[in-house]
Amino acid sequence: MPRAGLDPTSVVAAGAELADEVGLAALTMGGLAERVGVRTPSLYKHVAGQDDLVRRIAALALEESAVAVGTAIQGRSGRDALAAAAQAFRAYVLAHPGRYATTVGLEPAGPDDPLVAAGVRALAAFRAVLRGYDLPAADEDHALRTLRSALHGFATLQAAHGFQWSADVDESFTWLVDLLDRGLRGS
Amino acid sequence: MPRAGLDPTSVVAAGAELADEVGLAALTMGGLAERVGVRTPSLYKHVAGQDDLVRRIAALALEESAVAVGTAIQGRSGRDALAAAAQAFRAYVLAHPGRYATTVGLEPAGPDDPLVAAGVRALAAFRAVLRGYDLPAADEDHALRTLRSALHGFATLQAAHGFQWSADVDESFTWLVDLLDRGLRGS
DNA sequence: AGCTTTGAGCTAACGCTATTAGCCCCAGGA
DNA sequence: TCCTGGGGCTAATAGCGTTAGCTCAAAGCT
Repeated sequence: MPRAGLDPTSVVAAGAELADEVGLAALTMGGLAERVGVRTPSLYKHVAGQDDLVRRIAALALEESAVAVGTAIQGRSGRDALAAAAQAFRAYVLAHPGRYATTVGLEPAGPDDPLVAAGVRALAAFRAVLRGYDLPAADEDHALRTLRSALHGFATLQAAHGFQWSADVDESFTWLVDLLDRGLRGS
Repeated sequence: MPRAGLDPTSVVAAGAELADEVGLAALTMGGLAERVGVRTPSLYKHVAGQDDLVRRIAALALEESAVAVGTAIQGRSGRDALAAAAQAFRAYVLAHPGRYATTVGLEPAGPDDPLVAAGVRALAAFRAVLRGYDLPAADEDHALRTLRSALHGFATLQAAHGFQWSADVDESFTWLVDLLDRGLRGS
C-alpha cells in the first residue's frame, strides 16, 4: 500500500470540493475518503473529526470570500463598490454553496480560533464598502449587519432554490443592490 | 401496554417543539419517540420517516409565521405595517429556530404538496405589506424577494449567533427596517 | 549502506442513527 | 360477543462517525 501523500490542507480542500458538489448535508467521511483514495479511518490522521473538518472548510470559505470581495472592490467606491462587492459575494456563494453553508452557525472554539481571524477579514471587506458612504460612526455596525443580512439572505435563498416563481433572479438582485444603495445614501 | 393516543398532528407538533429546543440538526427519531412516550419504530405509523416529519414541520412553520405576520399588520399600512411585519417575523424565527430551519432548502414534492400552499400564504402576508408602498407592478416580485432576503438573512444570522460584536442587535434591526422603508419609498 | 524511528494507512470493532419486518393485543363496529 | 383494523412492540439490518491497535514505508541519522 503506497502512501497517498495527504496532509490537512489537501484533505480540507477535497472536503470543500465535495461539499460543493453534493451539499453540506451529504458530506460524509466515507465519501471524502473515497475521493482522496484512502480508507475512512485514515482521514483521522489529518483532521480531528467531522466537526473539525467542517470548521476548517468554514475558515477556508471565509478567507476565499473575503479575497473575492476585497479584489472586486479595488479601485471602486460608493455605489460601484457596493455593486461589485455584492456580485462577487453572491457569485462566490452560488459557485461554492457547500463551503459557504459551513460558515453559518458555528461558534468559535476559542479566542485564537482561525475562524475568528477569517471572519474578521470577511467583515473588513464589507466595511470597506461602507467607507464610500457618509455614515455616522455610530451607524457603521448597523449598516454592516444590514448589508450582511441582505446579501446573506439573498444568496442562501437562491442557493436553496428558494425563489420559485417567475421573475428574473439577476434582476431581483440588482434591484436589491439599488435599494441598499438608496438606503445607505439617504440615511 | 396502553395506547399512547398519537396521531400525525401531535407527532409533528412534538417534533416541532423538540427541534426548537435542541436544534434541527439534533432532532432525532429516538429523541422524539422518548418525548411522546413511545418506542422509535412506532413513530412510523404516523409519519413516513424523518424526511416526511421535517416537511410537515416546515409546513406548520410556514403556516404559523404567515399567521403571525398577517395578524401583526392588521389595521396598519406603509411603514407601520413594514415594521410590524418585520418584528413579528423575527420574533417568530427567534422563538422557533428549529421549526424555521426546516423551511429553508426543501423542494416541494409535487404540485399539491401542502408545502406550496403554506409557502404561498407566507408570501402573501409580505405581499400585503408592499401594497402600502407605491411600487410599479413590475417591481413587486423584486421587492418581495428583497424584503424576504433581508428579513430571512437577519433572523437566521441572529438565530445562529452570527452577530458577535458589541452593538445592540435590536437597534440594528430597526436600522435595517428603516433602510428598507426608505428604499421602498424612494424607488 | 544499514539502522532507527516516526507516522500514514490499514483492519476490526463499537455505538448511534434511521428504517423495515413481523408479531401482539387493545379498541370500536357488527 | 366476536372480529377486524391498526397502534404499539421486539428484533434485525444497513449506514454513519469514531477508536484501538497493528504494519510497514519513508525519512533521518550514523
